[in-house]
Amino acid sequence: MAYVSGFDPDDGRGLRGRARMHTDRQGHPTMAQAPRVRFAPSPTGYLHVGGARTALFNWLYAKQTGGVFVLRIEDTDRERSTGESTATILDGMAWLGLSWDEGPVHQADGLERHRADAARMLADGSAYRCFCTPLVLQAKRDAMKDEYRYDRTCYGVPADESARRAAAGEPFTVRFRVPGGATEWDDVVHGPTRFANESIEDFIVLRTDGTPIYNLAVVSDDIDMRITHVIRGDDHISNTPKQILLYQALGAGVPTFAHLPMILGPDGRKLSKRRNAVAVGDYAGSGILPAALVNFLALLGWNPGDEQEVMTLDELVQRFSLERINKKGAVFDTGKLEWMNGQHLARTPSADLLPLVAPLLVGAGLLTEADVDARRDWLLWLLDLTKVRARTVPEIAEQARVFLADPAGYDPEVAAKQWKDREQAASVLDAVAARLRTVQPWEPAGIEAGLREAAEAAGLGFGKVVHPLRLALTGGGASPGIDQVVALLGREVTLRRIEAAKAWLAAGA
RNA sequence: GCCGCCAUCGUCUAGGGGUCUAGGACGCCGCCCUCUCACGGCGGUAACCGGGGUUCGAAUCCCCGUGGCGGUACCA
Repeated sequence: MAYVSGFDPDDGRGLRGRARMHTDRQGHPTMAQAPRVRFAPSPTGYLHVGGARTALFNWLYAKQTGGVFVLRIEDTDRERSTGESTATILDGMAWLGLSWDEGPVHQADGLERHRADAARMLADGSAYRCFCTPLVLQAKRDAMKDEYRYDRTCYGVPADESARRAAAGEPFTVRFRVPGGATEWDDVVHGPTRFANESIEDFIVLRTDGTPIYNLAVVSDDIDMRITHVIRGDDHISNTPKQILLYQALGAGVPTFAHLPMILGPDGRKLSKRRNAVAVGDYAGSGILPAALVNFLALLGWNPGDEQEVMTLDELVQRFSLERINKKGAVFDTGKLEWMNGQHLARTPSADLLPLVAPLLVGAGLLTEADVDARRDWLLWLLDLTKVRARTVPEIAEQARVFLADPAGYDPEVAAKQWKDREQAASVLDAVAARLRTVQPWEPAGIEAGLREAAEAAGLGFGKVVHPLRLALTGGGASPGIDQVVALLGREVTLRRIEAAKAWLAAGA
């Protein structure tokens, strides 16, 4: 074991501050190793986008460095934790493509270790039993108002008395005895950060019922899992000094901390379930691609340093760096997310999109399960045309509708313009139909050529033919190129729809 | 209240003392491409929170103020 030059094992300063040097539980320095990071959600709801972004950054860092990504479920609050919620979170992770290397481990399973750690601190004096009841504490709080901080009454209880009372069955919590001085660390995103210890009260680490409080559980687990980098939301900044104190009391090396900026709602306030769509599942359900959400989330608080914005997961892994994370909270802009999704949609192979779109089409009664297989190539072609014009998966399905079912009617505004002169419109459609009956082979180029010939023969500009035809075929004024539409629809359907349009025009409705 | 974090176009952001008359992206508005829509291309709109310093020079460094956010639990 070679010490880093300049590191004096007898000089405690060497372990303070940046805490780059890791030690095992016995305090022996260990060689620099592959990073171990973790995502530690509490299972009290679903996976929200803030958590997803935290998970993503941890995952990206692990992937990029060849490190290990551990998933830990923080279920020490047994009242609020549910298995259902855990399942939802796991689903969300899987959907995003964020696989974990270890876990999920349940924090509640570490109960014995948490207690043992508290006992160790009790034994060596870095913690003490507190016999103050909630009632007493509340009274003190009320009396001192904003000035309140635990007054260390029970720190004054002699060790033998403390042990005697505990043995006699008197309920107690375990409080950490906060030392004097200051606690600091060099945050990867915030830089040097320092808290005066006197601003921290002697916080409880073990409840009356012997279960650990968050800060103890986290530190105990992170030590146990040999976590090297704690990457989490910056709402944890003020927990960090407490946790560092715990690491030190437990004789463990302090990991590197990186605190990520919060994700805010459009009102600039913290994202809220009440006001905003925050569950990852909401986005899955509304036709957002995981790749797009991941890409978008990655750009909230981080950027690659150049102007590329649309990136695949692999590219993100390649380019990610903790150093380029910024400090300012970021507003979650759904408009940009949708744009991002459109970009990813357009780049996704249609074969990959089909499984997402087909169920919507089947669900709408436009297709049978059997059709999905039988007309696969045709459907892929359809997706090629629609995916570049859509921003969400349901939008693709919407646009596909008119290729699977005859138009339910004709857009009045478009009709007023393109079929203004009904007689002429009918005759144009007639000419087009006549020409299309003989086009051979039935493919876009030949079809377009045919339409141009028809237009020329009628002495009309191409547009004068295309627009009335588009309306007849799709019922509206916007669609993929007419050559594609006609080709995709097929001769039979095209001619049928033209006849239907002519009938509508003749009816003079 | 106390402790801490943060502060560039409406939004995401670039920017590490001069190259900033502040760059890119979303949105919006024009134009081009064109059979429409979308894509794409081109152009426009729009920002350094305020005040003091430091400096020959500050978006960049320091201080104060203001604002936003987080913590201050036998929640996580």
